[in-house]
Amino acid sequence: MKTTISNVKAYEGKEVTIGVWLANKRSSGKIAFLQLRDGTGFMQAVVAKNDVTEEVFNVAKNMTQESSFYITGTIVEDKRSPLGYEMHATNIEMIHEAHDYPITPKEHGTEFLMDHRHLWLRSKKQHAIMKVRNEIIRSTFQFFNDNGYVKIDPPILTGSSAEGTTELFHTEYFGEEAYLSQSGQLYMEAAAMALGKVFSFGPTFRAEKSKTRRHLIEFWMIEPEMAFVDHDESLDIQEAYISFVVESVLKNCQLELKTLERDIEKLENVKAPFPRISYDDAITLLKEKGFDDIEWGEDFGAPHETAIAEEFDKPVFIVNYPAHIKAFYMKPVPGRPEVVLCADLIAPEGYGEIIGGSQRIDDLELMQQRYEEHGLTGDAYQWYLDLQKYGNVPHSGFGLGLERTVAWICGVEHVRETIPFPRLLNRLYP
RNA sequence: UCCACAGUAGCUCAGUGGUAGAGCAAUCGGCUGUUAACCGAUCGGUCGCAGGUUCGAAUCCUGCCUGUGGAGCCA
Repeated sequence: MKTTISNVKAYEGKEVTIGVWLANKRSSGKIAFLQLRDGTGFMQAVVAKNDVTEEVFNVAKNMTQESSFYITGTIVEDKRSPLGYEMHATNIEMIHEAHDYPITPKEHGTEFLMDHRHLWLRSKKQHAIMKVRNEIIRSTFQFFNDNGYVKIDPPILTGSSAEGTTELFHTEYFGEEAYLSQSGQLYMEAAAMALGKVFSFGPTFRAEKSKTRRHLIEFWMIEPEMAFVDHDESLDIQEAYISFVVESVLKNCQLELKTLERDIEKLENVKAPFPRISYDDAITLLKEKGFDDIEWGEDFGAPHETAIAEEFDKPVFIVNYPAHIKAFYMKPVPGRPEVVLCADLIAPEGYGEIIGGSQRIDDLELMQQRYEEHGLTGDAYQWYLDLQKYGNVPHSGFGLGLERTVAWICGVEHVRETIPFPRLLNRLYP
């Protein structure tokens, strides 16, 4: 009976065959322990000299790392195994013998591992991170579908940018200048006016020379946009969404979180509602904590965000930033035009901003004024003004950075480990 | 772009002016419960590149390249 490591529980006491790779091996004269992986999980097989032919035992004893083979044996429960089960092997059928696999079971440096990212993905920790990433994506689709959202795919090739300040990747579009999308935002607003509640999931490109553990050149964003939803209602949706994702990972990725040695208690605490602090109060708080390098009107740096997040044991919303440090499409706070109806969600434990969201402008005159202030004169932006002309309504939306969220939930230091093939400054390969 | 640190065996590192080292990997041998297994042996080098100082440079100086951590910018 052919099966996978993920399903061995169902075969306790029975003989099965699994297609596997050799992750690692320990052997002595009459017994060999093969650490197997098959993509679905990791498991140990015990090959005892007395249980197999001499030929099979020699194959097991001399097996090289990452060689592939079919292994047949009986599944037995064993408390020493992280999985709870291991295999007592009876036969091995070689598929391919690997030689000189570069990633040995000892420690390696970042550069070496990044150069071998295509192989590094096979290791236990990277496998666990990819499984958690998948669960975050899966539960995201579930959350929005269950709540009446329609998945909408904004274009990746665009002729306009959502935020003029950010550097864009330039490309050529049959003789016309084009850019790789840095946000689907404006398109999602158009889609929300057509379908009510929408969300996107796709890649985003930023040609910024950022070199920190929180930045990638190419990353994935989830961007929901909701018609007839104001800023406060949007915050309720955001915290419900994050809570649901964390709950899903806790429920469905127990083994992976254990592999990652994640402190589960910190995640179990992530339940709505989340604390909310105004930008004004955040500035006051920072001053009280001894920061003298920030004044009202300036944007927070990473140390500021971390200091604010430290005050809370859950993700925290910082609301109502000064208008001039935020995007042109954000709606001013009524009676206080110097600040806007927006919020950044800061993850705990120093992982920084994972969501940026706002209520959007729903006033043609104000939007035209913003266009003038930001010099958005080209034809590329004219279609967006139509949204103001034809039945505009209060609407809000937000963008979640997938890799930062994966890094936070997994407890890994750097976002480069949270995407299969990271694009970084000076790294386009593999 | 700026600041700091690093580059020596396939990998991780030690060596701070006088013959190039260790552990792991690989190869061979030993061991029936190993968890980065362990024990013995063998193999393994353009000391990032270029120039300079010196009787002598992995080591000191200059320039360059590459990488890492951080800043700014942002999710």
